[in-house]
Amino acid sequence: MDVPLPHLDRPFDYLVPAALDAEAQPGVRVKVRFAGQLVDGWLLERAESSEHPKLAYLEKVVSPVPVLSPEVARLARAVADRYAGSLADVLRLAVPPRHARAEKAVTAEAPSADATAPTDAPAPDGSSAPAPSAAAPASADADARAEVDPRGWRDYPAGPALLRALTDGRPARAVWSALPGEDWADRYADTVAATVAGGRGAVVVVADARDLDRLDAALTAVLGAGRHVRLTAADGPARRYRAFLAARRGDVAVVIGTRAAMFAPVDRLGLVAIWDDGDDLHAEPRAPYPHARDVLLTRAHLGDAAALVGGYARSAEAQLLVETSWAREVVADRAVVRARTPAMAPTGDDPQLARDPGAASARLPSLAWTSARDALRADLPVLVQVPRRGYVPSVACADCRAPARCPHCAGPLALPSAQGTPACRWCGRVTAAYACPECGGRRLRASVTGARRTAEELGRAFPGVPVRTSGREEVLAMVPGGAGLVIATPGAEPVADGGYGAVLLLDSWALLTRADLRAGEEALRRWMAAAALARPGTAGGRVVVVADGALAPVQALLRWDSAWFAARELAERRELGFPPAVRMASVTGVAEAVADLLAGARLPGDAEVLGPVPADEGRERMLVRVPRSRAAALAEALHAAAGQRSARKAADPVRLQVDPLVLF
DNA sequence: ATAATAACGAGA
DNA sequence: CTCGTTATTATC
Repeated sequence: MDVPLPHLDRPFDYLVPAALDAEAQPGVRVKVRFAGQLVDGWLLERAESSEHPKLAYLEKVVSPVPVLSPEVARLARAVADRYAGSLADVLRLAVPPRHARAEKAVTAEAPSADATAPTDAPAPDGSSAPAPSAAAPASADADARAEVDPRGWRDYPAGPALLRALTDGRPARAVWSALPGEDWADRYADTVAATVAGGRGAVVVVADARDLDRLDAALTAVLGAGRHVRLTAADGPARRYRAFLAARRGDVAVVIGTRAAMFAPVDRLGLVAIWDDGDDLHAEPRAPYPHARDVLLTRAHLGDAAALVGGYARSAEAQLLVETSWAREVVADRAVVRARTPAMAPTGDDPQLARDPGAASARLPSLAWTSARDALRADLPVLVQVPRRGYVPSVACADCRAPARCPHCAGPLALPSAQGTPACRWCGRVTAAYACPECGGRRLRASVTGARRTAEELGRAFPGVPVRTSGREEVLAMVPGGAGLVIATPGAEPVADGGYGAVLLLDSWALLTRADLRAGEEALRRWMAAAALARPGTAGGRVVVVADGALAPVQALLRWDSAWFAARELAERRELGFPPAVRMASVTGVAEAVADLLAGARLPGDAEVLGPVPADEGRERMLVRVPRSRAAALAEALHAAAGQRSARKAADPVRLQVDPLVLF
């Protein structure tokens, strides 16, 4: 039943009228009369009899296409249970909204492949996939399975065995730490090809459109065109539904996409994979807020599929998989790491400005400036990573350094452009004549320098060198190999042809001083993603991080050892009692509602209730912590308590989040 | 939203 | 004790 009320989160029985008997198959969307009105629902199963005394008839079958596969139905129930949510909420995420025209087009196109048959049939759209590689076997016969060339996986001692396991259909589970300079998309394409060679399907989830384009190209090169579909909300409802249907019908065995693809129906699923699982884009912002990594791992667990969790940096969650022996780590030997890593150096934040006039105008530490200059002289591109978007995200009093706040609402002031007047980032009011309330000062200074300002300054410091920026407004995928400056915000760093001669990581304190449990892990993840684009040290590649070399995340970067950092991070979370070492749930709402829900919840005996802490808009937040062994009981108790509240129509809504990304 | 069902209180 | 009215609760 497609109603969001938690106390209605269970199946209901209906009679099937004779006229709908043929169409009323498990997995179709239906309309039923419920509490006097017509509501949407899902046909979960057909049964001979019902406990319920008086049944109503099914009103309508919306479409005969059984869009909800049994595997996804089971998965959705498990995800709802894991996140203290309702099946209906998960199904809204799992099955894209119906698009009637797209459905008509796909259904008319070609007869659907038999769902149980191997899916290595030619592409159904007439594009006659050439499928020239070893990845496309003539048959799925166990003995005839083509071995996939391990290519770059040979750099990792456990790599070739991983591919073999995939081809043999064994449910291998791997946590992969990619080498700097690694073409991760090619490696993922290899694992998909190995899975397909074994006659099974695959689902791969990446964080954003740029990563998806890269993976898409790599897969097309390995599998040929028409063997996979991309599933992402950004492609629009029609294309998305079309891709979904192609997967559901078994026309393709491989689905790649952003988190919208995590529930993609794939027959005989052999592999689930996620790249860069630490990226917060993998967390679904709609209830019940599932994380793509969790959903995929649940899928692997339920469906006996292999799982691959990869990235340049390792998340604490991935580390937990390794430490509990749920997954094996796939890492390169130290000697290989050393050979591939760019020359790395930390440098203090106090620039030796007097020595270098160029460095002074760019406000760069001397080492960063000379590294950039040397790379440009060698006709190599230079990447500069600056942590915040926009111009000058916040400003402070030039005299006493007090943060400049809006006189109307006390929001942070920002400078929209070089000659602009400061404006409030909350209410948008422009403050023409600012006076510091602390000292009366009238001058403002930038407290964090944004990408555009950095670009202007570097352009002046290196006259005649082309400067490109890549950020939110325009993300560059690729830049040419010659001398040039690229200013990018984290996550938007373009790949350089042949690799960067120098990578400068600026304003690191802005990343490290964030009041967030994950600040260190997040900083390392962003640095490694940028540093991975540099040439190896042996080929002149150099990375300069403007940060204290004694800090753990900086150490991990210098040694290219995120496994070490993740282990340390996980140990610390165990000590503090934070996820993923424990299971945490947050309850957010107005104070009375939060108290009401917790009062009615039969929490496990060893549950710890923490808080309240203030949340936005006058609401507050409580945290409930239990050992991981009690995770299911906690979710169940909270879901039941939410059910009680919704059953008695409690007015104020309460938001439940299990393992929320942001804890305070 | 609405129908059933339980709970309650007043008048017989 | 019964009837009519009102809270409560389930909703096939």
